[in-house]
Amino acid sequence: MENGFSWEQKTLTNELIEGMELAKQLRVHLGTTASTETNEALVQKILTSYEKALLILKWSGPTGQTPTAGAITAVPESPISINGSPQSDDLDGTFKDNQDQPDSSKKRRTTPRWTDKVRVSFDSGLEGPHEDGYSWRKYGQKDILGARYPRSYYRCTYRNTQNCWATKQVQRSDEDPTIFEITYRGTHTCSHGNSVTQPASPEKKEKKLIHNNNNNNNNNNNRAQQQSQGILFNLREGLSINNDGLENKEIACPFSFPSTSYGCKSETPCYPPPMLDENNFLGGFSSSFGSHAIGDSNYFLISPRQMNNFGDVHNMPRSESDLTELLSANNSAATSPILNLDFSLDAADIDPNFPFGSAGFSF
DNA sequence: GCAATTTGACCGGC
DNA sequence: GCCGGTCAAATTGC
Repeated sequence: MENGFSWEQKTLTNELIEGMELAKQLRVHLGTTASTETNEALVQKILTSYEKALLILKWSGPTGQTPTAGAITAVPESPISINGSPQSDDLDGTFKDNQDQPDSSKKRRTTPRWTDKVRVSFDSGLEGPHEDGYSWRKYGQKDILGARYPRSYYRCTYRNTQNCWATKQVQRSDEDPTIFEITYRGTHTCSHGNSVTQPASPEKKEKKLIHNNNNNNNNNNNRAQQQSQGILFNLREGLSINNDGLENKEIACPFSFPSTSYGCKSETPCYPPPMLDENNFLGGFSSSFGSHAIGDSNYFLISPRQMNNFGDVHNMPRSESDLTELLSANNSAATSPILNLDFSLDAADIDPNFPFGSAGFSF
């Protein structure tokens, strides 16, 4: 993706150059009688500039991973968000426990859990929650007392092969059928997370929709890079059109995605392994970009137009959703220059492993 | 034939 | 005893 390359690189370069220029000015000012206010203003600008640069870097995701839509959206795979805290408060304090116990018993596991909310536009043709970047297999569905819609249960496809015990529950909102509450439990330990495969989608429709893409899922791992690159491209595109899309309708894409998509290890779907990668990434984005938080969940919005764009990209299975998420995240930050990075970036948010030169993110 | 989904039954927590 | 979560056989689709 040359475009992606130039875009990212240019922005990053500009920010770094600006920061340097400002630093020079500051030095000059320090040597004169410039007011402290002026100096402080310069310092602030410098910091802002570097924050933006770091954010861009962060976008590329953790080591060798490109930012997946999911990541950006905020798939809370890991209890650890960029902020170092669980994505959602839903983390019912069960964090305590040491993770998913592959205890095959039916006992309730006290694993960390958090919730995301995703709004899906029916117009877009999607009726279920979006993918979050992992590969899920549905293992049950149940009518929940007081709930209008049944709850679906998913577990990582690689549960048996890689002993990955991450699970998620998808519950359609009673109040707003277009909103899906996705509760994640446990972290992905599989090596398929973040990648690009398509997770099993909760709703049949969705399933069918992505089926074309998914069908190749197992064979699509190789497309991860391609998709990642495509994501950047789409991100840019989304940024350029987002306003117009938002004017009409909004589609929230939380998911999922978690996410993960872009960062994970090599191949396909499963969520990012131990949540860190993707989660950090996701979490960082969701919070940093000011995604709309609804209660304990992360809520993202995306324009239908963007969604449609995804639908047109047949060769980008997972990335479609990921992109959606990515874009949605962008939308929320639509007011910033680059991405409206008007927020402060904590040092903790910076991913030291940023894979600038990673395959999926080659510049 | 394989993989994923569906669905009734089972189990454990509250 | 109720309810949520999971299992596993049956079913479906590719």
